[in-house]
Amino acid sequence: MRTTNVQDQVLRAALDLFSTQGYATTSVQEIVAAAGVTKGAMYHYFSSKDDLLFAIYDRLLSLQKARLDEIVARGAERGDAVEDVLRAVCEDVVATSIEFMPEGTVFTRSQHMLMPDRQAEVKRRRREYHEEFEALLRRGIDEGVFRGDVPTAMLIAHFFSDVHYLSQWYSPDGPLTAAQVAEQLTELFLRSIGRAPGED
Amino acid sequence: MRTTNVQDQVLRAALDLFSTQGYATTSVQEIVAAAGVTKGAMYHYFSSKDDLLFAIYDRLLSLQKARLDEIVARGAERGDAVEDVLRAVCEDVVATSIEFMPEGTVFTRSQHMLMPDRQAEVKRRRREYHEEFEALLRRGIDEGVFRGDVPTAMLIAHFFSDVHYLSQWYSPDGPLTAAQVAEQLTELFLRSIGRAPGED
Amino acid sequence: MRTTNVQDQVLRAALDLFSTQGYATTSVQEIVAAAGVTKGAMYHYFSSKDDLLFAIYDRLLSLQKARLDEIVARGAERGDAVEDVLRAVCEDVVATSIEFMPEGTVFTRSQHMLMPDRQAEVKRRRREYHEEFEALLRRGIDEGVFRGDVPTAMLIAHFFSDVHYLSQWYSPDGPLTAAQVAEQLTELFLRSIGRAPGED
Amino acid sequence: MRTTNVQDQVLRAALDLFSTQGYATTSVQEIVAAAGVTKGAMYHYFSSKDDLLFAIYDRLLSLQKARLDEIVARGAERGDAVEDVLRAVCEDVVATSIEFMPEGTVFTRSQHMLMPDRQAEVKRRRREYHEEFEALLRRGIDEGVFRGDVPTAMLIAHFFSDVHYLSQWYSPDGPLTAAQVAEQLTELFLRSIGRAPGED
DNA sequence: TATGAATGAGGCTTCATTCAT
DNA sequence: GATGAATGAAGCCTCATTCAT
Repeated sequence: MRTTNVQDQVLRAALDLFSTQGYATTSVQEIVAAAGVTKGAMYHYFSSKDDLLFAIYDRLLSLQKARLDEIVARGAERGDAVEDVLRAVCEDVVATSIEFMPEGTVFTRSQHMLMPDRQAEVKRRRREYHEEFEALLRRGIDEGVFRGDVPTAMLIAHFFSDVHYLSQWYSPDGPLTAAQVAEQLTELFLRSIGRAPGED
Repeated sequence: MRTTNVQDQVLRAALDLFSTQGYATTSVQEIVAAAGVTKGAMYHYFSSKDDLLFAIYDRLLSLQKARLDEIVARGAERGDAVEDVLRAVCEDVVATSIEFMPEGTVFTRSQHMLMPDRQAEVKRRRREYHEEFEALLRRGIDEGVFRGDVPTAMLIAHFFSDVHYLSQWYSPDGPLTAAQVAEQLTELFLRSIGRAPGED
Repeated sequence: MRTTNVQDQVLRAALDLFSTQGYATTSVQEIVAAAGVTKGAMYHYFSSKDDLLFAIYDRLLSLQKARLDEIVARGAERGDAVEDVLRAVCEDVVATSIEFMPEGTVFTRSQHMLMPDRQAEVKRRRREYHEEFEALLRRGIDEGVFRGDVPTAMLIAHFFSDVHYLSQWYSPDGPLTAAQVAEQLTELFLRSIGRAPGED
Repeated sequence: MRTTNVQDQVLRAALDLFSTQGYATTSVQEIVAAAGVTKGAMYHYFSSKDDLLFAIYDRLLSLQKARLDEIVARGAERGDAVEDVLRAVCEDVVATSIEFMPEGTVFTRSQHMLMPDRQAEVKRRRREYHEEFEALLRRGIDEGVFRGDVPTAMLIAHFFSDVHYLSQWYSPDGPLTAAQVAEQLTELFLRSIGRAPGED
């Protein structure tokens, strides 16, 4: 393993507290107390509170990018229909977002508290991610299986809004499993972007 | 007039700063400076910084509730089809949310920073709002025009996610007008919840 | 009076502690404790610890410039010989520097701890001061009463080195009065820059 | 060799940083980074940050003392006139101080940051040095070649002020060589302390 | 000899709020 | 109604030094 115990404990505590109380409302003191380490030890590994926040973003962005890349690559390898690839992508994003809901909560709420340069990096990586997603949409549109009368930017927003909104309503203790939510949200999305029967 | 100049100036400044920099990052000093009033004057009208935040929520929630009530009432009065009423509601919510985007930004980002009791009130009023929206959905399902195979909670989330996500991507300087976005997002939503051709 | 009690007390305490222990070694806590005010009150009037340091510099620089201006102006008014004007200037600088020795100590030791822009301002104002002093030297050289074989920059340094060095050796409790020191150091300086008997 | 590489590197880095940024503003971390060694290694050779500062003083004091002793001894050996010996001493001090300007800068600025006992030692060695210098002055006064109407303490201060002030104005990139400065400052000093024509 | 993670005390600053006027 | 000086608690971060390896 590459990360020491201190790093792990601190990140775990930070994630927990940030997602629960918010970034601004959580003090470094609380974090180190929850992690069971001293402030000095924490600052040995992280150069600022902002660093902790970014580390959380970084992990989430990396993870999602890797999964997207992998699913797209696998689909290409197998020659899957674009609709099937997109469905796999969407279901995976939703399921992963549920699995990493605390990260997602922090992501949505606290992006504006990152240092400007880091905020820019997050935006850049998010844009890259969206572009890969858009490529699938565009291919579907070209192939005539997705509707072409709505800007792709809006279609992208339409899907990712669901992903970001999960933490506002979904609870793992509720009646729906993550898989069900993933399947149903994906189905709603796909139905809304499908070529309508009479469409040209 | 009901509100004095001080109240207006302060709320305007607070909204501007909270939506731009975030609630936690904005000091009371900055707000009063931007509003051109003194701290004492501000504290004469608002009992705390939290009060300012809540006032912003209050206005937005009242506004949206009033508009929803009005549209539903008008639809009932005219005996409009439920699909038409829902369309009107959705388009209005989107358009209004664009018009009040700063409020929406604050709403999404800073809800967790409100005092607990106020947070509870916001949740309650939001729930009431959603219940009125759900009534429309349920009526449509009962009438057989909307699909019944997806929980209404998910359909609600599916729509309001778009509304909350607007500030993440929409810019009034872009190619799309607010009306176009309202119409297109509504259309995407309605298509996804409509009874499918072969559905029972 | 323009300054409140808090400002006065704080500056007095800061001057005392900075000159005694050094700027870096003195904590804001110590200053406010010595001044008998709270930290918050201090930060109401001074925006940083650096501000305190600069305030000390500012007062000293303003004072010295004002005195120099006045003496030069008076000399011009009365048509005094340049040597007499220079003597008056030098004696005054030395005497004033003894009177404000704590300020001078801080000045010498802690200039490099000022924020860069303030350091630049101090340098600028010091240069202006030196230029006015240099004008006297130059006039004396032109009139043939001061030697012309040594760069004025060195003559300036030769005199002000004595001024800065006072705090290293002079004590008001010693055998020499401030006036005596002023007169003797001035005499040493004037003798060293006078035209030598056989000089051309 | 007596000093290991680590010691040399660390002292070199410390001198550079202390003279540039000041002692208090320089962290041990910066020093070891600049020296290319680790903290542990540094603390193996130096017991504290204060130790580094003192080592710089120690070297400078030893050097200057050695040179003074040597020049005085040589003068005695050759039976040189006191004025010639003093001239040699002064020119050497100035030239050496220019050569070791960083050390001098640190010396002037940071003496008050040494631990009390070390500060006392520095003062003691400085005093010894001055006493040897004073002996020359006194001899000259007794021989009637230097003026006797000014306390020797002031004459000493008058000379060493120039030495300490060098770093405030002299730059090796300027028009004057170190030798020229040494000669001219010495000449100014000697002229000011010489017996005046009409003096008794 | 040397490493570098960890300590723990202390530093500077911010800020929502109060209160005498 | 309105002022703005003052409070006091808390916040983030730095750093010289130690110590197990």
